[in-house]
Amino acid sequence: MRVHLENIVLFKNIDEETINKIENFTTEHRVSKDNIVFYEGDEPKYLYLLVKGVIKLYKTSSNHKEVVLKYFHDNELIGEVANFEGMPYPATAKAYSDVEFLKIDFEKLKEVIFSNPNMAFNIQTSLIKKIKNLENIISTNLVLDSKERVAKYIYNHSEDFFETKNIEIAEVLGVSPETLSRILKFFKDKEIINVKTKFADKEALREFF
Amino acid sequence: MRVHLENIVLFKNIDEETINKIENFTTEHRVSKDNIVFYEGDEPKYLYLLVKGVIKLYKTSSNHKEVVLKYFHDNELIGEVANFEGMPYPATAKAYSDVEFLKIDFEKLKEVIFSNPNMAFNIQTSLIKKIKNLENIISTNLVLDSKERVAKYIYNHSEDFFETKNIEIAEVLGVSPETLSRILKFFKDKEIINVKTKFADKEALREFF
DNA sequence: AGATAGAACTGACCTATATCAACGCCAAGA
DNA sequence: TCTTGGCGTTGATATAGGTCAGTTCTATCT
Repeated sequence: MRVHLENIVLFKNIDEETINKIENFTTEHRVSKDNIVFYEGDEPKYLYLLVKGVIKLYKTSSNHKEVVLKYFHDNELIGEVANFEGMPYPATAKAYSDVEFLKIDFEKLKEVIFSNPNMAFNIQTSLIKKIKNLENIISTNLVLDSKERVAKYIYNHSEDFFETKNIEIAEVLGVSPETLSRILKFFKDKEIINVKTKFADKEALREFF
Repeated sequence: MRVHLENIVLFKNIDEETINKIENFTTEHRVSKDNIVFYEGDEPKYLYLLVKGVIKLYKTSSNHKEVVLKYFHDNELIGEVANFEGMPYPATAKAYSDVEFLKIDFEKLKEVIFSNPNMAFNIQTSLIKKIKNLENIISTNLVLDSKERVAKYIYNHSEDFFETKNIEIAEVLGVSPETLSRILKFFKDKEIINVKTKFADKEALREFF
């Protein structure tokens, strides 16, 4: 195994013996962009730990519209609810970039969690992080309108905003590319952002959300 | 203390000694409808455990519109993220009915969690439940439109649906009372529900979401 | 340089839902 | 019995954002 568990946040402060044990039922996978990691409805058996890349979790609604629930990034745990609850995965996971992840046999991991307080603590931390994340998604999506969401996005991603394609940003924000284009025009007109000089007036943006 | 911790899900399978210890830094509270439990921005010190009633968690957005993030029910934990992360509460909690809850000194509870695997497990279960809940909110709100949400609501609340005031249902669902009224009319016209006979055709409702 | 394709932009239109306003219904109190 | 206030209903209107279609821009390939 090339990925070393001890470098992963979830396994911080875990003794070597336990790590070795976990390695025995953990497998490493690489999947390239746009391939499916698991489907909605699949029976869970493994806990997924995203090591590198981005995984998109989405549902296909009745009218065949794809609704993105969440993008996962490094060190995030995927599928813990389905595993803990023994219910099928409620959504489909797809590689949004080339990704590297671990599949951990859940039943076996559970035993380790029970017998190792540090491991239990790490799982807890990871769950809390996830809750925070979900709460953030909810408040962003329910409280803010499109313009506010765009302002928040630029504010939080001022580093890479100008290097990211608008259609991708639109997808992440859950707005149509046309709407995003119009909103960006608004900010350009107000000289809050400038695409040529790659300037973003963070103070001014902050006012919007 | 009249509420006995051993009857509460969070303390299931916890030995008496530990429970007694926890009781030492737990206080019981009763708050009547419409009073505030804590405010957005407050520094967290206690973990709240709702014993009875409903607590509404909401944010007040920039344009003074109140956005409900979540309703808490029996046995739910409130504020664990703020406590674990040491950040101020991100939203305001208000009693939506007369409520009974416990305030548990978080720093002290943390020690107990560390030293007691069963307690760690129970916290974990509670966190998982919460994640499931949040994911459900997200998929309901992002994936379903109003009519679908109403259908789902009636389906899941067929017991008390006819006893609940429409304005309350509208608030829970995050739609205006007018919209709810029109949607209900639609279901009445299709004879999927009947307010007189308190009949709801669950099969038919299921088709809508 | 010209060709091509994907991205961005723009205007016209559509749709879901909110908002506003008016009205009727019904239960509780006078 | 009359009054009152909250709730539900209904129609008219407003609005945010999506969809569609056409155009322009830009970067890459030949």
